Amino acid sequence: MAKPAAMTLLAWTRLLRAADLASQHCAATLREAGLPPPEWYDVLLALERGGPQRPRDLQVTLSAEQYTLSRLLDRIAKAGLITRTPCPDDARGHTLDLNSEGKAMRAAMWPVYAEAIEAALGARVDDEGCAALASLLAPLAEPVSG
Amino acid sequence: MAKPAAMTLLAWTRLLRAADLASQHCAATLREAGLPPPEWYDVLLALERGGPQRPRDLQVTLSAEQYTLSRLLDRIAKAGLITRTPCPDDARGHTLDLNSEGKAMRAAMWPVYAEAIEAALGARVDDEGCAALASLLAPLAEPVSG
DNA sequence: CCTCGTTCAATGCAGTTGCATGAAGTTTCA
DNA sequence: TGAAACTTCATGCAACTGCATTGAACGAGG
Repeated sequence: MAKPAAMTLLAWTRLLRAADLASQHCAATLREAGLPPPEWYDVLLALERGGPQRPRDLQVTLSAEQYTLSRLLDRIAKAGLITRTPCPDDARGHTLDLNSEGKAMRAAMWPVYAEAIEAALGARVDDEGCAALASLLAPLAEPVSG
Repeated sequence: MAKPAAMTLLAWTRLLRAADLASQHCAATLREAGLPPPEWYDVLLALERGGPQRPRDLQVTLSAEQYTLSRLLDRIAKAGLITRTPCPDDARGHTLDLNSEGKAMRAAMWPVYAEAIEAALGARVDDEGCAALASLLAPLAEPVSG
C-alpha cells in the first residue's frame, strides 16, 4: 500500500525512458542496415550458444511468452535461418537448429548490434557506471510476483 | 566502431529486462484492476498538469510518435475522458482538455499505478539506490543521435 | 489398457504498432 | 498576392501483439 518515494518515481521514469530509447535505437540501426530486428538476434544467439533445442527451452532462456516465441520462430524459419526437425523423444515438439544461413545472419548482425549498443549505452556510461547499473538492476531481473 | 565492453553488455541486458518486467507488471496490474493501460495515465496526467493543450505539445511532453499519440488520443476520447475543441488560432489543430470523467479516471488509476511501481521498483531498490539509478540513467534520457 | 490431468505448441481474433502517405492549414518570401 | 515549403494531424495497410483457446501428445494412476 505504500506509495513510491519521489526518488523512486524519478528512477522509474528514467528507467523506462532509457530502455525505450535504447531499444528503439538498436531496432532502428538494425533496420537501417537491412537486418532483422533485435529479437531475432537473441534467438539466433541462444541457438548458437545452446545448440539444437526445443521451443520450450528457448522460452525459458529468452523468457518470452509462449505465443510470442512461437510466432517469432515461424518468421525466422520462414526466412530460412533455422530448421525444425521432429523431436524423436516427444512428438509434440520439434528440435530447432541454426543452419548456415542462420549462423551467417547472426554473425552479420553482431557488429551492427554491438555498434548500436555502444552508441546507446557504452559511449554514455563508463565501465564503472555500467557495473553500478548492472548491480542496481540485478534485483529487477526476476518477475515481480516471484 | 568500438565493441561494447563486457560490463556494458551486462548492463544492457539488465536494463532491457528490468524495464520490460517492470512495465509488464504495471500494465498487468492496471489491467487486472479493470483500468486503462499506463500510457493513458501519462496523457491524463500531462493534461491535468499542463492544462488544455494541443496534440503537438503533448507529443513533446510525452515524447511519443505523432501517429502513436494521434491514435492514443482517439481511444481516450472515445472512452469519454477528454474533449477536443477546435483551436481558434490554428484550424489544423484542436485543443485537448480533461473532462470530469478524465480527472476521475486519473485519480482512480494513480493508487493502482503507484502500488505497481512500488512493488516493481520501490520495494526492491532503496532510496539511495534509486537516486544512484536515476543519476546513472540521466545521460540516457535523450535520443541517441541527439 | 483406458482415462484424466498436464505439457507443448499453434492459432483465431481483436487490438495495437510502425511506416508511409495524405489532406488541410499556415508561413515565408519574392 | 500567390506559389512553394513547412506544420499539424489523421489514416491505409501490413505486421506484430496479447489473450484465450485448441489440438495433439505425454504421463500417472487405476
